[in-house]
Amino acid sequence: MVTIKDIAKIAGVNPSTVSRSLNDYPNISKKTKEKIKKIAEELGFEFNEAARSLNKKKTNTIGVIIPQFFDDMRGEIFFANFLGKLIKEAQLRGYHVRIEYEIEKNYIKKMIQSRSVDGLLLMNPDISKEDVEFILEKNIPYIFLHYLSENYINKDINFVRTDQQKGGYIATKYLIEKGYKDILTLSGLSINHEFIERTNGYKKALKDFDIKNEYILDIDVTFESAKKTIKKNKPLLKKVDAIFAQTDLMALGVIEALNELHINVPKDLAVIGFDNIQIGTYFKPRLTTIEQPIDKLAKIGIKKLIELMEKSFKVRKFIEPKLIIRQSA
Amino acid sequence: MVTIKDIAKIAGVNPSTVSRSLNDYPNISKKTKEKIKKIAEELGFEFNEAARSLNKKKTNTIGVIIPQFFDDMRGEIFFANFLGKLIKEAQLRGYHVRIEYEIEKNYIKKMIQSRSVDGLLLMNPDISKEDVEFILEKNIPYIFLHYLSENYINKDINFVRTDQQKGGYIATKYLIEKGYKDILTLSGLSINHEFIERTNGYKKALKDFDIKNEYILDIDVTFESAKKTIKKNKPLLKKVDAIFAQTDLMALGVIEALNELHINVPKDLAVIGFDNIQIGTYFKPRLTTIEQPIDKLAKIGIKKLIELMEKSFKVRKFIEPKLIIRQSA
DNA sequence: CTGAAAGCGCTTACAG
DNA sequence: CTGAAAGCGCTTACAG
Repeated sequence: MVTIKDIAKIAGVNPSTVSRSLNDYPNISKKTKEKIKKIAEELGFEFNEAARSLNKKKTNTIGVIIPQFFDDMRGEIFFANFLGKLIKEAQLRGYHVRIEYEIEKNYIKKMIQSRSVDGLLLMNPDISKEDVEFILEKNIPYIFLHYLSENYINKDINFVRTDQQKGGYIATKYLIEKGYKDILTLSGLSINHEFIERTNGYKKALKDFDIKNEYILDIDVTFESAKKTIKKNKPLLKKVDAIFAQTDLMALGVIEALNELHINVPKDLAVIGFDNIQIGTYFKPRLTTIEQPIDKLAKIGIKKLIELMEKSFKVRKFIEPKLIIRQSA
Repeated sequence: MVTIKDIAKIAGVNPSTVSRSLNDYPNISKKTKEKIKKIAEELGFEFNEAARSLNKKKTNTIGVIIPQFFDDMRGEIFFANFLGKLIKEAQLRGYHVRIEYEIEKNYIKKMIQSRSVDGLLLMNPDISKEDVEFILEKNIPYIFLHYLSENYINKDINFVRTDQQKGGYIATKYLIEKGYKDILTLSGLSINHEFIERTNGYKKALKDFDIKNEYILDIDVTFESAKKTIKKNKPLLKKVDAIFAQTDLMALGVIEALNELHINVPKDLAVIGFDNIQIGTYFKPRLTTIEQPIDKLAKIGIKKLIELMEKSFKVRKFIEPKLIIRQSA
């Protein structure tokens, strides 16, 4: 592989001059600069990244910690696009992205100690307290992206995430304004803090519109669980005129159950989901839902982290979810 | 950050001894080795990756080139899981994965010249000829994973991919053995070579079972396009008793069209897809389909590449697709 | 504007 | 079994 030294030899200058030329330092004569650039071009020279990192103590790499479940069905749909956007956004800004699971204890610590990343995007709700403390102590630039462990909700922690409460609010408000008065919400309160927030949004909307009847079911946030719940609760269905399922997959389960019970959506019962996953586009009736703005999350996450790496400050940023109206409600 | 030198000072030995101890070289006394390891442990020492890479000319990083369209809807579903598996598999083997788009011309060349990866997993069908030649010339370990550009189908090129023809064969054979005789296949012959292969499998099955009637439609491989095609071709539907849609998304489009035409699946017309995407699990009727064994592709892709990086040889590996029987056929 | 030297944090051939 | 030295390929403070 060609090095700076090779170029220096050919150009008859010192390696430091080559370095300065190729890095566009100001006080190098135009002539030598051009000569050197031309030689570099011809030889297909690229800086050796390891050498640069070692010297500059900067890797131009962002570590992204993803949750274990990305591997199996649960997270798949939502994450796919997300990672794609992260990678592209980082690349456009001249950074690489190192996506990894925390496969063993202290993995994050090791990433930091081995200087393999300049900053961290934490996309796992289950980062250990120890790891977080280590990150803070070592003053490593980091952002909790999309997820934020419950333990840190009210702490002084950097994050970029969807305003879940707002999402719950928007969904519920939309139903109320369409005239629905008895709205059941299917949540997963015990699973993750974001469901508590969505439910808070639901409650707030009811309150703002002076609706007293609250129907909250705390279940597993899966297609099957939602389907089963609906099929088992026929009496409840009589009282209710709309359902806010707090994930799209649950909404699809609800719709399938209602179909099987010959309850028409949206005529007899409206259904709204949350996430705007692609499936919702193909399922009939097309799913009305709340979109988590993956695009913005990725873009702002990367942008803020890079800013943090350049100069440090706090970042506490909520991204607004968006209502997508289709057929189901 | 703590370095080998720090440890050496504390232990009262030469840095080279520290290096050898921590790397478990054989001829170091047990006593010093243990002493040094203990100090390293206490200080939370990790090797500086850049320094190691520079010295060893090895980054422990696998470059993964993904297609542009991963960013938008098309590839999303299939790829999600795939990347997750790749990352995990690589990590388990002590490698990192650098996932990148080829955002500019010569990007792959640059990755190579800057020594940022030890090997390449090419998951983009559109890698330029120039890039491929460069990879071959520089003797960089590489594998075409999942995709293989048409230009290289019969060339001496490393790949790990699904046996698409076999997939087409299995799907068609399944239908034939269930008693269907007039099988329409929806393909995308002009889009990608894999559709030609699937169609070849279809033809081969027909031939093996002595069926003369071939129905092949070459369309866009999307939900909408498949749906439209079915709705427009009512006469054809009269002649046909089963449909082999060469992607699941197309199969779902077909089913929706048939529903709207009040044609029951599978009673009036059987439908089989290809890919085994998650949606098929939720759509009614649950989709019978051919699975692309993502798991195996990822596992074998990583494994073979690592082997290639250690000692070079050829890899030409087909992975067998798998029939998933559900309700639609 | 350019050169010579030291250094980033490791590894390893050589010597003892 | 261990040390001293050179080197991986860059960058940059210092000097002129």
